[in-house]
This record gives sequence, structure tokens and C-alpha cells, in this order.
Amino acid sequence: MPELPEVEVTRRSFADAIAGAVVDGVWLGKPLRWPLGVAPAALVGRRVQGVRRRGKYLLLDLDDGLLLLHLGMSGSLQFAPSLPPVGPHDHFELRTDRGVLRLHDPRRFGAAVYAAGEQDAVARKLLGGLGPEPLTEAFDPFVFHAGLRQRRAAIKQVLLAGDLVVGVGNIYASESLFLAGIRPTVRADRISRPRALRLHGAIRTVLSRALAVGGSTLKDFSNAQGQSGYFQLETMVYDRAGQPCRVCGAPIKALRQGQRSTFYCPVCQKP
DNA sequence: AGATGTCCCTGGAAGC
DNA sequence: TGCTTCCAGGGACATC
Repeated sequence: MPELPEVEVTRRSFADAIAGAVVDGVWLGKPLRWPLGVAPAALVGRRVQGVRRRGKYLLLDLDDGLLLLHLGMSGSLQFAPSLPPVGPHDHFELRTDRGVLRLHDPRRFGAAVYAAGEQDAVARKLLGGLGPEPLTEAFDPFVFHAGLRQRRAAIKQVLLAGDLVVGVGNIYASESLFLAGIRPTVRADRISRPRALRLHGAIRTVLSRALAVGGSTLKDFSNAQGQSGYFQLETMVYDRAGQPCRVCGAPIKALRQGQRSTFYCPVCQKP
């Protein structure tokens, strides 16, 4: 579920509240994608210094080491002084003197992993291959274009791969390509410089807008305070197969790329 | 090295 | 109603 906007919205919804908290205990439910990698008791007494985000990972900096959290496809976090009893889909809790951080994840593609530091093997494996952050200066339009020129795969799949830019998932890839007027099936290396620059801008515009409205709540996403997002109300193409394009009225088309659904307007988006 | 397919897991919707 | 099949926001990994 969660792409960059949802993860960032989640981060902002509890980062200040948890900063400075001391860990009382760690509770584990059913196994997540990867093991925690440390004995839960070993984290007791450590202080949470802050919460950062890298791509779709949340990094909880501890005074010694860090916790990497990923929401997978169906994960969400809650943070509150106290929470109701855990349910069957709650699989991780970080209990602190300021409240409980709980990971709810029915599909369990998410993860909570401890790393001794950012150079730790597990941290490098998970974070090492990530591309630049789209909403920072690190995402350079000319470097982006140069990267596209070296890839023969369809542009939609190159965006999802996460090495030229991070955080763009299935929803925002379709939306960004619509805004840029580019058909998702176009080979990345066939995209001209002006179109690449337009796509670069479109990715920033779409992600910023989604962030501003709290992300997308397709099914059950909410931030750590339980609030929903609203971007799903203004998608131009995502999940709108057969419905009229909001710009030209042509029926939105759907196709599958790499086992994932893609949506586009056959008129507004050029091959 | 890059591209592609598979798999992890569960729940809900659609089809029969 | 009940069973089966398909699909869903991600991404590591194996294989070619």
C-alpha cells in the first residue's frame, strides 16, 4: 500500500511524539518478512532519537543502532500512549515510556529489522541500492534522463525499480506518467530529454500533492494517529479503467506490466 | 548488468 | 450459500 507519501505521512504523524522515548519492551507477533535480528530484550533501555525515512523505509534512530521499519503492501503504524489489545494482524510493538508503536500488517510483507548502524550488513542490503529521494536536490533531472537512456525496459517498470528514483510505487507511477503525457509502455531509453524533464517534474508534483493530502487510502491506510489520506479521490488514471479521462473524456485503459496493473489515457499519453 | 518471473501472506471480491 | 480463482499498495531473489 504505502508508497513514499504514505510512509512520509506516517513518519510525520509520530516522529515528534516518539523522539526521546526510552524502550520498555518489544513485542513480536507472527513472523514478518525478515527476523528482527536481535533479542527483543537487548533493545530495552535504548532511547529513540528520531525517525527518518529513506525510500519506503522508516529509520528509527536509537542511541545505539537503528530499527528499519517497512510497511510492505498492507502495513500501517499506530502510536499512542496506550492502545487497545493486539489483534490477529498486529505483529510488532515497540513499547516505550511515551507510548506504544504498533505495526498492523495483515499480509505480513512488512518488516521490523534491527541494524547496528547504517553500514551494518543488513542495512546496506536493504538501503544500499536505493536511488535518490525524489523530493530533494539529490533527484537531478539531467542525471535522471541519463539514467533512463541506459534502460531498455518500459518506463513504468523502470520507475518502480527504485534505482533511478525511490518511493514511486504502483499508484504514483501511473499518475506521474499521466501528468507527463507519457505512455507507460514506452522504452525508457526512447524518452527524449524534454519528456524526461517533464516526467521528473511530474513525479515531484504528484508525490508532493499526495503528501499534502495525507497520502492515498485505497483500502485501510491511515497514519500513526489513525487519520486517512485523500489522494485516491483525485487520481487521474489509477484504478479508473473504463471511466472517462478527466482531461479528454476518453476511456482510461488498463494493462499488466510485470504482474502489476497499469492505467493510462490512450489519448493524453503519447507512445 | 539488465530484464523477467517467482514468491512471500492474507483477505476481499468476483465468478460459477 | 459455498467453493474456487484472481487480485491487491512491495521488493528480494533466482535465472537467463
